[in-house]
Amino acid sequence: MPDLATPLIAWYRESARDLPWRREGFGAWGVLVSELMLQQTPVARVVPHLEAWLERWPTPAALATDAPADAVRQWANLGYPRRALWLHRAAVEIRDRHAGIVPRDVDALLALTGIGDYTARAVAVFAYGDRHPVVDTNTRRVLARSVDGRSQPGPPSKRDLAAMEAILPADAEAAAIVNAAAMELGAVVCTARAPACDSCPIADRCAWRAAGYPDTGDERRRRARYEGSDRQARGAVLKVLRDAALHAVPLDDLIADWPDPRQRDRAIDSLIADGLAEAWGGMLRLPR
DNA sequence: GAGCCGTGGTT
DNA sequence: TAACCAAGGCT
Repeated sequence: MPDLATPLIAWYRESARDLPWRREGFGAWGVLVSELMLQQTPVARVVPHLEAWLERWPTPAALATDAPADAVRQWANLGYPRRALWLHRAAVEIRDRHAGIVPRDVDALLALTGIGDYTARAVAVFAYGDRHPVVDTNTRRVLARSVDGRSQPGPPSKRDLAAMEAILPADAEAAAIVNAAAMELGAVVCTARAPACDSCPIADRCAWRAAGYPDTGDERRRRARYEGSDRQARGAVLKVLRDAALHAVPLDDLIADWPDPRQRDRAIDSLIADGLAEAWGGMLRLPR
């Protein structure tokens, strides 16, 4: 297999974006918060929210002291509000089980709420400098193209970690850069739709390019439309709860004009089931 | 493993 | 405009 690490490292040093969590000494808590926010939310929307979050809660213990409701409110419109809940739970777990220090061990990280294969290794590598493969959706696309000669990666699997491991240098610091560089390349050059192969540092050794850019994309399942969905109803309810000045809203007033009353009730029930809301004397509020 | 879970920008 | 997409994780 051609050497991908060397050109990736050189390219990353030259042209990586200057992002907050890449600053020297950003800290493991900052990295952890950033990674949670970046789960399915674009970088540009995360940056301002991240800075506000860390200003309010500079440590896991600080967040753990406040109520989940505060986390959900601060999360604002970042999307997937359960991540705010997960982050709060993780903060409590870090305070109670790790003396307030974000763990370094991958298995300990994996045991935290909301932290999976990607985020655990991202923290261990980018915050602590340990040597692990870090694989996100960008990396999977870069590897699918440059190594496998395919236009799109297959479904995520445990094999992804081995595929990334195969291109990592032995040195931990260099390996961390290659991990970051693969993600960065997928984010800004080797993009899903219109890859900028002309400015790609590994174009000369890319299997997909060598094969003539075959379209190997398997038909993906189309996602249900958002308009009129349960998700939209949940989002509307939660927005009302976040914005409520008195932090509780009479159930009867809650998106009372929603077109589908049964969907409205379903949204409220599911939010309660998820721990994102709680009934309180005929009212609904964020979790205390 | 498929389905589910928000939000807003881009094409 | 409707569809697609963006540093995943959980059930």
